[in-house]
Amino acid sequence: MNNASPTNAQQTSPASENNDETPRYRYTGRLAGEIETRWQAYWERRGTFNAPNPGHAAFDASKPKYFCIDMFPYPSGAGLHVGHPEGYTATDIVCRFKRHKGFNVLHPMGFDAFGLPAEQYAIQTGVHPSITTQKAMDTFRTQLKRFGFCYDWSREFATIDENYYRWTQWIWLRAYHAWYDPAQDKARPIEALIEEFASGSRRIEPNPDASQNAAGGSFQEVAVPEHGASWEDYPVDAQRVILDSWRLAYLSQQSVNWCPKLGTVLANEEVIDGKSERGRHPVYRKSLRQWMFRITAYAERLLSDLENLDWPESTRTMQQQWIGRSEGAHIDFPLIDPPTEVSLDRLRVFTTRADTIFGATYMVVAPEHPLVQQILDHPGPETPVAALTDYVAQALSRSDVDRMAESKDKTGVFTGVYASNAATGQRIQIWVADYVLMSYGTGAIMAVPGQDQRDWDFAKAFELPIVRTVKPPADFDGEAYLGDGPAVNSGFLDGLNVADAKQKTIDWLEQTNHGQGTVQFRLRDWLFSRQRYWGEPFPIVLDDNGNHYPVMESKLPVKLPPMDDYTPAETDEPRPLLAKVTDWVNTTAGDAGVDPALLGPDTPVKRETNTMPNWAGSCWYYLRYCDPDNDERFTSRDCETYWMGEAGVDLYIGGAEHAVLHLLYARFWHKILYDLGEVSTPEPFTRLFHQGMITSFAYQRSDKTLVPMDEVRDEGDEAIEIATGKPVTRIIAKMSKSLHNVINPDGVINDYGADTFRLYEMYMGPLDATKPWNPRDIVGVFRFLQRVWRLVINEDTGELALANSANDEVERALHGTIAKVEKDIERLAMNTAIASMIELVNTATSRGGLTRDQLERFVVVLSPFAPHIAEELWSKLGHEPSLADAPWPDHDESMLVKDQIELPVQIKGKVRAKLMIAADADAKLTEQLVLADPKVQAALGGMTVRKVIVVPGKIVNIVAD
RNA sequence: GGGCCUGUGGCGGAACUGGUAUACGCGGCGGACUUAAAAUCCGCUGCCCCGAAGGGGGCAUGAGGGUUCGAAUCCCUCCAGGCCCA
Repeated sequence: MNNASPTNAQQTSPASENNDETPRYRYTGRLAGEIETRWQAYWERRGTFNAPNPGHAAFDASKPKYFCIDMFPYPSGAGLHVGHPEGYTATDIVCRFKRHKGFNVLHPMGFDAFGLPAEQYAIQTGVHPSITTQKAMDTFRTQLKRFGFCYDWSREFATIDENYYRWTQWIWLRAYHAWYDPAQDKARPIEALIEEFASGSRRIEPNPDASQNAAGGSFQEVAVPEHGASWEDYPVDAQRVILDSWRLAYLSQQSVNWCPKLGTVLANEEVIDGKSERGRHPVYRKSLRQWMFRITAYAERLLSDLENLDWPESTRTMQQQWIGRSEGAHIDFPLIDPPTEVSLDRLRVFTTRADTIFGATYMVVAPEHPLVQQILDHPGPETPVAALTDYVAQALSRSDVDRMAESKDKTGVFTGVYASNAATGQRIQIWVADYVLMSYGTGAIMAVPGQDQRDWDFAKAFELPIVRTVKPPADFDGEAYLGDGPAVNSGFLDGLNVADAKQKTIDWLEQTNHGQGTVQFRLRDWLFSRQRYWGEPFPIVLDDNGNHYPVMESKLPVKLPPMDDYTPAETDEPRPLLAKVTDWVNTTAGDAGVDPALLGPDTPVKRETNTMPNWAGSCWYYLRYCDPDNDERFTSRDCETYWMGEAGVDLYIGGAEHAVLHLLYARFWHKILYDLGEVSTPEPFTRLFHQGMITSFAYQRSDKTLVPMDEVRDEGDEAIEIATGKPVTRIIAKMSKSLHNVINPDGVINDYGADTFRLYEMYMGPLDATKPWNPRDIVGVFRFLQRVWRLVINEDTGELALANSANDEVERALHGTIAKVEKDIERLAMNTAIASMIELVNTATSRGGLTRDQLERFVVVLSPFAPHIAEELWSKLGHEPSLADAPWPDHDESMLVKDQIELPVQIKGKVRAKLMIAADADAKLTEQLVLADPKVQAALGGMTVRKVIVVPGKIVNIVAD
């Protein structure tokens, strides 16, 4: 199955044993396998790659540190495919190189093992996720070890380990016990907030940002004492509600993304085009009480700190756009004759175009907006109650896909309520329409059809008035005009350009108390609870009134209880799976580990039955690597300070699919820990790199439908679909189960060895590019390793066969290769580094080989890429300790400079002659020599030389006519 | 619809900061070795044209334009593919 590749490893492959004539010590796939397993066992036995921590006897404090990780894998039952080792090989090369360069290298590996796929797989097979996950991890580990990666396996852990998720829960509690202080612009312990309330230095009030950033969430209303009352005067319940509104981890009634098929709610980031990111199931809006993370408090810092990171530009842009900072204004529009008992007397909107306020001819609220329900409860005389009820119900029940699919045809219903335009005082209608989203801004807009195309379409559809407030250019023939221009029909703004008009409007809003300038983020607070089984439980219990109490840190972990039946009921009413484990759920405060000072030990409580999303474990695993066995702390301060150092993780390689989700969440957790003094750097990952996708061949019928790979016969020139006998076209496609074109690395390793596999993946092209897996090309790098071997080993005896004296050309080439490989590894250009080594070996092969001294240097240069063959040659040279600790060879810059160079001479931009010239000839001398050259003279013919451009050492261009 | 990225031989790709386009590998062709094949080693291999040959000329980095002594590289327009956001 793994050899689904068409031309892979047929009997005639150079890697296979041939016949009796094959020299005994030829570098074949079998010999490679023998060498590789032997050295892998050696490294493991010696603990060669185990990094001692500060304080350990073997720790060498004089060396600089290098902390480099891969995005740890989610262990699926299918095992590794060839995409996994691509990034892993790259980090392995960098880490081995850094060891040669004298760094203490921390390069660990682990598993991200909680989450939906494991649970779904378990449901299918009926086997408990802990068993299937454990098995998948064993498969992964075995496969990974076969590549010879220099991981410190002693540090391995999985996010499902109890003494790992204990600390995941601990970090969550730290956030629960913290609030964001806007004055200090950092998170602080909740005790500090209580102190400020108690001392009177902070006005006692719920967090004003709370409901706004929680995507329409709301907090329980409580009766609070008159202003001026002291904190102690507040009833405990009121204190609780106020404090809860400030917590970084908080419980809130939310309009959430509910996915019945998956049986859980999802974060905004996990919903794409109204469907679940995993499985592409429909997602609906639903109001639920859920645990949230106040990531919005960090929006500004998450945005501005991106600037200093050595990250791919595309990823930084994506995070910027996801955070979505926009400057604008909040404007309050007073309601006219609001329906009785409507508690709102004004409607707040957010706009980035405050300057267009004079053109706001109607307003629109989202179907989920609280005003809508209030109007339905207390309709006005003009309210079309039935139509409005229907419209809202329809909008709410439809998934976002449907709502978006119809976005061209605007729908909406008039609420029967009017507002007064804050600037003109005109009476304008308030409509409900689903093109306004509750999750952005305030869930309400002032509609300015003159300057917004969606508003224009809506106004046309429902015959609402249109007023232009920016004068379009004379030749403008569009509808809404979005460009710049002088304000018109805008009272005191007339004549101003857009930017000035915005500022003046905001000044006016603030002076007249109609609103204020504000910064709005697209980022919403992070929905952090799931209704599934296979995740970290929350260290929280609830009393009969629904009040929550934390489990004490000393009582962690709150263990995930065993369960027999974890199949979700596919219902409209979300119910966490853990609710079924009643004897676990129902407990007492004392047994659950709640601080007796908060709640009497005998008080009956229910455990929180939601679990954390699978992003939780990956938010901080890099920190645990620093000190994975610590029982006292999530990681010791000494280890954290040393390994994270100034720059955090020095190199982090993983897929671009995590550009927003994982990488944003991890930065957020890291910043909380940083604010609370638990870690020493403001950012976790200094340098980030995304390896490209490895695609695979697939076959396409003439009607563009795809044919699974194993239903096709490849006949070299053309491919035939076996079932029909018709020719199909070979195309490049993503590897997928349905196309049967997923390549498993085991086949290649069996045929050629791991060193060849590593070289092939690195030689395919630039690390960040999408590249097709082409089995035909593998033999190229295999032959390279064979040539290396043959260059220095007698294939009949297995003995070293080295040159006695150094060839000068080979020596120079070696210096060049050392310099090139070093530079290329730093910039992760493994493909050109390998090309350079190939050139060296080709040169050496045709120039009498390498001397012992040359081989000793070359083998170190080769070792990051092909560590097994390099170790084998190193030991054949008689060296005892592992090559992994050998120093990187120096190169002499003067050896790279040539005395004579071939200088191209262009005449009118075309190369007409080349002449050998001293490399250090200056411009004047070069010009003389060039013009005197007979070939140049001949090429010039009778032309007059107008100008000679000399770039010394590079090129000469003669302008003549 | 908006934003970002990519486009180089038959294929994967190389090219520093604007300075000999096509390194290196695959594939192909030819030769040596061999009874023969495989393997190995050596040579050739962007396309077109002229020449018996040595050699010479023209055209090529998705298409078209521009800047420059000189453009794969910088600028503009367009086409195709990919990713992100709507």
